Amino acid sequence: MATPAISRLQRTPDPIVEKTVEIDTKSRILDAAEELFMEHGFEATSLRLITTAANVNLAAVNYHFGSKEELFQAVLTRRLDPMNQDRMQLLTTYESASNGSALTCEKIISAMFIPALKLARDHQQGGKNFLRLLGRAYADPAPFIRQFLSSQYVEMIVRFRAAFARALPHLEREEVSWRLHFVMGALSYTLAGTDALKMIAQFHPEEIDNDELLLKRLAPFLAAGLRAPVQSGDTHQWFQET
Amino acid sequence: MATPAISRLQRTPDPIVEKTVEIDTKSRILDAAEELFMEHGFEATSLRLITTAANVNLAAVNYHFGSKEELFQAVLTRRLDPMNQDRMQLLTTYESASNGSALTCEKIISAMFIPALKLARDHQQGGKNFLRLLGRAYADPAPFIRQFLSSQYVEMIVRFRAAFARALPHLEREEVSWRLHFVMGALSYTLAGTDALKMIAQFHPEEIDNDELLLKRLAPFLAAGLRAPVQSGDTHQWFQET
DNA sequence: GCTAGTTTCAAACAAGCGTTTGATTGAGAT
DNA sequence: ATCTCAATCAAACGCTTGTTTGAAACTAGC
Repeated sequence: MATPAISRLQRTPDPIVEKTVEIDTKSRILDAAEELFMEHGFEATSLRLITTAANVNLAAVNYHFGSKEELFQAVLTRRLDPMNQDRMQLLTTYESASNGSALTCEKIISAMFIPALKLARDHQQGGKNFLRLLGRAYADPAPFIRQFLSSQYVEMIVRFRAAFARALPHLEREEVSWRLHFVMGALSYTLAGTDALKMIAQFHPEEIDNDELLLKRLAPFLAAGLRAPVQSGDTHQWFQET
Repeated sequence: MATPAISRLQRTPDPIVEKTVEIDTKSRILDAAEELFMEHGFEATSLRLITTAANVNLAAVNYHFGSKEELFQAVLTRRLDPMNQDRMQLLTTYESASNGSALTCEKIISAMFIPALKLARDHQQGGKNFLRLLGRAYADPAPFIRQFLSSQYVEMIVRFRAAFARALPHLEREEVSWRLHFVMGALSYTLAGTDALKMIAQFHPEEIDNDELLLKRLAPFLAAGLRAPVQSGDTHQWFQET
């Protein structure tokens, strides 16, 4: 290793302002892991790659986090937990401001998107990378990831499904569940897949990295889908052969 | 290995009907790989796992396919290529039947969904597993996967974007691209993530494995989203803080 | 029955993996 | 000055990975 053990030596000369240079080993690992997990996925990212990028000893991961899996969960928890907390609090704020009347779909979608946007705008912390990592974790088949994500989301999902059910009283409970799923699917897929999209859809480059513009296009699409009339009759109304 | 080299001995006594028992090594590898890649993803599936499940020697993969990556591409190509071919042909059939007038969104979505449904119904060939594998491949960060997928899709995307553009003349070209992306995102996410959904959304179990019912719910949602009015003005119309 | 060409086989290869170990360091309390 | 405890370090652990090798087995043409 070229530059070993410079962690504590790197601190700024002025001890009062110590946030300007990152000193904490745990945080350096989390930052490097977040970026590399996003870039290569969980399985394809080795601890040696992470610790080298973080300028940290290889054993530091197991010392501070226990295992590679626990490190991944820590990476996710660090930002996902506050984001979902924000979402629920924002929904509560909206609901108490509406004086008992049901919220509109737009309002509920806003409560889902604004905290995600806040994270995407947080460039200083690499929040944008995190949204892509999150979108990919959604599709990861590893059991511990799926289990962890569902445990992180279950509270938020219940809250928002109830809100959508009130906003769309003509829909059955099951239909609401499905449409909420479609909403989250389009959202996470969109946040995760922008670089794949460059090849597929040939977008203008100035738009592809503007998350605000992206969500602004997505929101009306989803709101209209949520308000769609239920499909009645048999499948052949939609899928008639030939 | 407990039962080695029984491939050719397994053939049915009647040499005329030789499709009842699978004899081809290459096909056995493809089938085992398809199921295991779907279950664990590309990175987490070892060649030893695949060859053991296929009752085939470890070296057979490199002999017949060259490498693990090429095997993965072969697994995808085997079903993806015919499916996209079906989609484009179906779209052509619809267009020539409409005598020059633009197709409806529902009709175009049908051209996308029917071939996928046909694959999902093909239980004899494990087509349903394949759709989940495909959905996961969409979110895989591995460069060779992304590159391969986009090359497989580019022709179909161009055709369908043009069709949607004709069906939605009031939308700008760019907006059509975005909405087509949302459609494909919701579709692949839905097809890939059903088992994760069991935990999140608490669905009734009889519905979760019915792909026909699933797409029947998804189609109206997407059609309504496609027809949504464009978002005018600034972002705060949607995302007003607090 | 011999030969040529394809396919299968057990074995080994180098490389990389996550994790563990035991010594060493450094700062704060006694 | 000594003890304590958490943190860091180089090194090694046992194991799995994808791939290669060269011999053996098989099929088909003559």
